Amino acid sequence: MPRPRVPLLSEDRIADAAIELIDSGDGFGVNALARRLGVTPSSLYNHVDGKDAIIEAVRDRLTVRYLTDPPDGGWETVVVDVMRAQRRMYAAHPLIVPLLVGKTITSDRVIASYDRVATALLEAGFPEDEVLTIVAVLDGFALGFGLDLAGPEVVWLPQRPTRTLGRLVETGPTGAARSDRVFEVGLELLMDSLHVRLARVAGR
Amino acid sequence: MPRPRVPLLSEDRIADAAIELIDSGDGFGVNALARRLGVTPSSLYNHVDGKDAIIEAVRDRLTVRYLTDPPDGGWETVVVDVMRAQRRMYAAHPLIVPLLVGKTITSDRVIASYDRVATALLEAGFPEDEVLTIVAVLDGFALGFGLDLAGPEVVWLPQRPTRTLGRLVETGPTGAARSDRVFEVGLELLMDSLHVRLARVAGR
DNA sequence: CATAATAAACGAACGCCATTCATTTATGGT
DNA sequence: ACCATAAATGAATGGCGTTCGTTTATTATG
Repeated sequence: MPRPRVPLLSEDRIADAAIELIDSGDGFGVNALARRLGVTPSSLYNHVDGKDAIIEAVRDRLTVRYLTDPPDGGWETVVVDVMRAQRRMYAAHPLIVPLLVGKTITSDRVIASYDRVATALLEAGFPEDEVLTIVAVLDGFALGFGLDLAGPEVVWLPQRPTRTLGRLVETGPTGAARSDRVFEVGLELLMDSLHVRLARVAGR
Repeated sequence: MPRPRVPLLSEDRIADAAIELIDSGDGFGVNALARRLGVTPSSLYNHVDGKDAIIEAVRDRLTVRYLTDPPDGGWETVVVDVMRAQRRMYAAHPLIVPLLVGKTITSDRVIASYDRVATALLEAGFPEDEVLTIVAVLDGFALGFGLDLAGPEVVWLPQRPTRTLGRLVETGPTGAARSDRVFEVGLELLMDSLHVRLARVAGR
């Protein structure tokens, strides 16, 4: 096929198709993505830098989709707002989470959302050399609980009888709603501890 | 090479070499592992079921190495003990963490350690249909913060100027000690919330 | 309007990966 | 002495992400 009159591909179209492919549960791959777009794999490289760049584009696209406008209010509002947005995103597209693990974040708009949090924390009075750590912790928290949503159907597969776990695994549901509730609890706890930490620092 | 007088391989030897390979930072793969063992890749399949099984063997080996004997004391001691053991393991072998993400746990001894926690929670009075969720949350917490240790050198790579984040990334250290401290804080918070939750359930 | 430059598709090929299978050979048991 | 088995090998497979040269339509330039 020669160059088409109107381009078949664009970075956005690729990212959107990638999100669909990931959500479909058939596994993410460049070749499968190209097939889904009705195009050969090599064509993608005219628009995008490779697999990792596609994943980063997906991160960007989804972040924009789920991130709300900067809210009024104190640093707590900012932090909680970003955390909830991230949570909603992970909950709606759980299979994306494992793909994001360990990948450097470069997307400007995603960076901006972290920057928003970092700035809020800094202006709130958290010490300069602690802010980044706190941001990392918040991120680790979100990612860890996001992975809980993305986990395999069977997380524990006992080969021998157990005292408790085996029975619970068989009977227990894996409802996302329950997971959400505990996320909220965890977030509340984290925020409480940050308050304490800030009071201690600001107090001296 | 024919069958050797004394076997070159065994599941344990493979797992140990895998740990070395992972820790080396050169990336984990079956071929590289075989090379390190002075053997062809196909030879491994006489002892082990494949890549995932090797990772599971690594998980087993490391868990045994870092898990302490069941401590005396209440459920808090049990939970904290297992969490700290896991943390020590992840801290000593950070590059293993991404490999464990999303993989079903089958190793008996690893299952047993989760079973220990589940049983302790159940006997403490947590409702039957909540225990598994709590275990999952604890696991997610450990994994999320473990990934923090394994993350790339550069987590955030701003392409354009930022208000705060860029400067912090450039100046801030990524010390593991700091990460450990925050892990302890997070763990404490989690335990506190579990106390509250238990009191609420037991109270009515 | 002709021509040059660019953009966007393709197909072929590469190197790497995990895995399978038939084959060879040494070992241990009867 | 024989035979099933264990444990290595080498060759082959299919999938992966990626690169490169080629083709052709579109767009910009003189």
